[in-house]
Amino acid sequence: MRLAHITADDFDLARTLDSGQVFHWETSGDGFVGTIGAKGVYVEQRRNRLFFSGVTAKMIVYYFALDHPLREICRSFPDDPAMCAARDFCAGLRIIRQPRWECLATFITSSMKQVAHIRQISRALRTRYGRRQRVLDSEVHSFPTPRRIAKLTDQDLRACALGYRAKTLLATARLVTSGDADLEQWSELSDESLRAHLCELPGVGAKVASCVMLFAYERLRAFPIDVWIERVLKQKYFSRKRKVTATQLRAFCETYFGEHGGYAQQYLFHHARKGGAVPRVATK
DNA sequence: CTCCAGGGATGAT
DNA sequence: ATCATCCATGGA
Repeated sequence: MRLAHITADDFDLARTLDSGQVFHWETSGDGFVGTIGAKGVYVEQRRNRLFFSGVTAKMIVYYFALDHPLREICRSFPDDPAMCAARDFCAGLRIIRQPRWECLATFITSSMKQVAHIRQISRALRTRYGRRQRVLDSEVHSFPTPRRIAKLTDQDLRACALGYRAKTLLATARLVTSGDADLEQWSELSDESLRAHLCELPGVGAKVASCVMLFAYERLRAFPIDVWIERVLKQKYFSRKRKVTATQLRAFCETYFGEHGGYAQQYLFHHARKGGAVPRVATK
């Protein structure tokens, strides 16, 4: 099998796919299989080259955000010990451009779940209700459309291990299908307005809205605050304070990390989860 | 403001 | 083999 290839500098495919921003790629041979939108894709990294099948080079560059000026982005981070350690640990990690609905739906299912669960839910939804695609000698499934999800029942979704999230995903799928929530049109909105619209959707609060803004709308300032990031922030930036409120944390993150705060967040998050930079249990 | 549902993988004992 | 822990949203 002959694969197309492109040059990809400052990029680490495995690290990017394992950083908690996307949940459906699976290892296959020396690479990964998954979908980019409706297409089944195989992609494999050898040094600074990406070998791929299933989509055009242009789509690979766009999806993996190979055009993001990663060196400049990293230079824009604040110069403090925690940030520098995270930056060194996360070389080549990029914030990718995910399809809007797929990202929104996946993060609605992610609430109160750990990465392993989110992957299971994604797989269940895809294999049951997505479109089957062949790529090389693998089979993959695209993420089901909002229209497809909207026709399901609460029980159908619960059977995919969504638990109480079934209700909110179903309600949001129906809003998107009816056109009351126009995810594509929302790309024109300001950050503030986009956040407000997202938070109106069932199952979307501050954290999920930030993830969707960052991973599907390329709002690179968006700074999702989950328990991991909260631990990092409290330990590394507020260690002298005994009590830190959510409002204080939010205000700090919006200004301190700068115009690429979302990248900074992703790096701190990945370093904390994979690098053991913070203890699992919060220090009181 | 506080409290808590609900569930399956993962880590600890 | 049991037991505790992880987790965000929304409603009481």
